[in-house]
Amino acid sequence: MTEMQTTYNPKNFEERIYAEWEKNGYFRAKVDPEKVPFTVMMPPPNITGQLHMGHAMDNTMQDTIVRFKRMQGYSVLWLPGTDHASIATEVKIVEQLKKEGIDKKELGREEFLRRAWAWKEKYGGRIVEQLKKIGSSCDWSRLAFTMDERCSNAVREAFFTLYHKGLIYQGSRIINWCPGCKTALSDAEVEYSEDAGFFWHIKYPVEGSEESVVVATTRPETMLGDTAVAVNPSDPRYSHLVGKTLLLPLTDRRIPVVADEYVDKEFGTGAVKITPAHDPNDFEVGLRHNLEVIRVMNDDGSMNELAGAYAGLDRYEARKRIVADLEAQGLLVKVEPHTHNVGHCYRCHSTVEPIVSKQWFVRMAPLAKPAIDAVVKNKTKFIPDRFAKIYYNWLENIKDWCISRQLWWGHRIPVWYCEDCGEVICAKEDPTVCPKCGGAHLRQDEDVLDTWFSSALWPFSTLGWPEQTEDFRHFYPTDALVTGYDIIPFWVMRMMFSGLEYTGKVPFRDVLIHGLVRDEQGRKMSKSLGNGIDPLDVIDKYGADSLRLSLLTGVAPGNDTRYTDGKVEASRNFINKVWNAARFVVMNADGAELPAAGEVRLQPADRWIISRLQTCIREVTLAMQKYDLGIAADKLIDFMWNDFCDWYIELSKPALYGEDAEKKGGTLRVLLFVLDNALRLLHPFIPFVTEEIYSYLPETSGSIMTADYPRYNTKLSYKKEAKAFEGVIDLIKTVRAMKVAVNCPPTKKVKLFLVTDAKRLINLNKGAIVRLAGASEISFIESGSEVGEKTVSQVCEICHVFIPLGELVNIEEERKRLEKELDRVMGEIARAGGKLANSNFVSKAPKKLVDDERAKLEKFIDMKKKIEKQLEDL
RNA sequence: GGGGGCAUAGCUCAGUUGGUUAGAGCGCAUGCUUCACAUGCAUGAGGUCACAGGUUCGAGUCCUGUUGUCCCCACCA
Repeated sequence: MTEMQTTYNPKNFEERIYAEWEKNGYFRAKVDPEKVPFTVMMPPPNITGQLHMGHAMDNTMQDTIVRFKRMQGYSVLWLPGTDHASIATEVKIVEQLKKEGIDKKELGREEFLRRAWAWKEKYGGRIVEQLKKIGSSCDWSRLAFTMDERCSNAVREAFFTLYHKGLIYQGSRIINWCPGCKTALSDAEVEYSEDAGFFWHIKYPVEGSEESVVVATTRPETMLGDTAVAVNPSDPRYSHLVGKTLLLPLTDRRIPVVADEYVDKEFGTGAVKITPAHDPNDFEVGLRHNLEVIRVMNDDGSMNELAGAYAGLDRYEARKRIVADLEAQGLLVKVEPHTHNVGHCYRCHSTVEPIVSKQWFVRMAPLAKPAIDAVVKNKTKFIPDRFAKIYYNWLENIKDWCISRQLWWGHRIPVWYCEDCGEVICAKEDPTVCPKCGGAHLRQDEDVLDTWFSSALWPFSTLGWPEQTEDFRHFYPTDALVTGYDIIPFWVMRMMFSGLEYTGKVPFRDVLIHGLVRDEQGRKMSKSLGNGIDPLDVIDKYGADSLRLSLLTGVAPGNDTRYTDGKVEASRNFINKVWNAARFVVMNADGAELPAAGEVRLQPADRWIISRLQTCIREVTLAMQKYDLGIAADKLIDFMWNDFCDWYIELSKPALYGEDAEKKGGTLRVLLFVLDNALRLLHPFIPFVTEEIYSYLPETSGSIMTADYPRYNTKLSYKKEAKAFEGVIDLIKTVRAMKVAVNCPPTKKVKLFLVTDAKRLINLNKGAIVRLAGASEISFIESGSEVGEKTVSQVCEICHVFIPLGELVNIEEERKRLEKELDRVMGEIARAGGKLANSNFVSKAPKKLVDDERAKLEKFIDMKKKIEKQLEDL
């Protein structure tokens, strides 16, 4: 076996280890009826891009959970995959084509799709490689893609089912239209931002009168589609005009004045132009008053033939011309600057136009209800649970879901129209003839489905549903979904109602929500800001384990976190510490004779570290079960660094370097035992380095991935002994602090004189005290005066320490130190005394608390006496 | 307009169901090249837990209000 290097260097082993894991099939899930399944579906990254920090965190969390469960003996399935990301990918490919000077339409649907699949091969594959780099232990043999055969079957089945239940319908409604992508968008796909604009006040003359009504609008070009002006029914300014007719400027149309509660008297002029084809509110008003719907815009955002003289102009050019023409005719009353919320496409950022259009919709009300109930009844739990409120908020206010997209890349809508008899056919298998008239002239709907329609089926489509496959029966419903709060409305919610609707079960039991990874200044990482940090660069510099750990420490579920190099460095330093601790143990164990585990006579320090280990196992396991990964990591780091490295390894040195072979063997046995357990506890967080170190340990074989997760063992908790040993640690710390206080170099050995009842405990640990406190000898005395020279002294838990320091003693500094200590102790006495003087505390608080408080008070009173005596002696 | 988050050390953040003297990392100060590790060791300074009330024997933690700040949704044409 090669020797371990002095510093941790992840480049030496991360790649090799991942390949070994994969080769040995450790990631592959097995349907094992003997075992309890634990299933996690990876949120499929879009094939448009590459892994960013958010993916790194999301997948690290999943991997950590999944490795933990695997070691605990569950039959684990972590199923990976990628998303075709209909609109996002199509935008990318159109961009690419544009660079080549090719128009999508000219290329044709078939050739376009060929290119899209090529794109998928290239970028989908790259994402897989990136996921491997961070150590993801997912089952690549079950890798899924939202447009593969499995998922496509599921999409057909789902659409078919909803269609025949009447939950999918086609209708002409106001939808969000993206003139850039030339497709409809769902409400969730529109992002709003405060944009500067203008408020144009326009005069509409009243027919047969000198009077006119002034309306205010932010989008004058839509006036060509106006079919009414609305006023509030209780507005005295306009009541005489209700029912009258207005002459719509720039057109030869006449439109009525209608009264509608929707109009806010206080806002604008109190009169609103109504354009049912281009505004959702106006559409509603139009329905109430039976208004005509006149659409004046084309799909590309230009004006259509109904825009008269403005036909063919782009919407913004038309706006300019219309405003100019109104002004020329004296109909423009005024123009005010006005900032308002404008919707933008979440993919191409074009300004979205509300347009009336014929689209496919999912009726949401009947689906939302069970999805709400399932969370209310705790069948699915959000972690942290405040996200349940956000989920309710969405579902309770949900509108029908527009699922058709005028795109090519995606699941084509499984609906055909018979050109002979007009029949509409929704089928699972592509029909060849019309089932009604037998005609063969069938035309499939041109549109594809919203990309989230297939994502919504992810937890079961990937397992083969609607087939009752072995995987589906064993692994569904899944156990945990790990994802960011930003996609609750897009995805989590839709998986919930889909799972309930199609499988009758919630798709997952727990939803672990995490926040965003932000940059050092707390800003969102984004392409436009150029502040994104590539996880692969970080891995290259520090290793995957360091990145993983840095993304999980100090993070609470659901909270955003900032990425800083400092955090990664801190993690790297910790891992280096683990590396060197292991190196120390391995070097000492090399060639040494180890006693059988049962034959070791444990020393007090051994019992202490084993006890600490048990506490650590218990706390870490509990935290892991609650998905408190940050807490689990903190506890592990604390145990490993402070308890194991700083204390136990130092405590072990007298035995290791001493003459007593039995003690030495026993100590080595304990070192190995604790290290082995610690590595297994750490493995889910830092899988590579723990695997590498594991291979150096004597007596281990195979992969740490297949080792058991440590279990808390009451028999090894040694509570009493551990507590007693804490007294020894306290003594060592006290001596160190005393030396520092009087400027005595830590390397200078001092004589210790102790007044104590714990002689046995101290004698048992003499070697450790001598070494760690820097003592030359230890003597027991009955009182400080026995030392016979000037001393500094200090009371600690198990004794009263006197150190003769001769010339080194600075009386003034020592007095200051003692006075400060006295202050502190007096404060404690006041606090504890006050508490105990409160009869309510004594009678109502738990007895143990009261007893503890009494004991403390006594201890502090004793300390106070001793300090006062010392001050006198000075 | 509706909903939610956050406010704790100089900075970034933890703080489980209310219960010792409120923690960590980084930074800072002082001292250490002791044979695992300077990516280290030891010791230390640094906090009216935003503010005001309330519940409780006891509040960083629960309740109400205030201020500041961030996010999501809706949206006045």
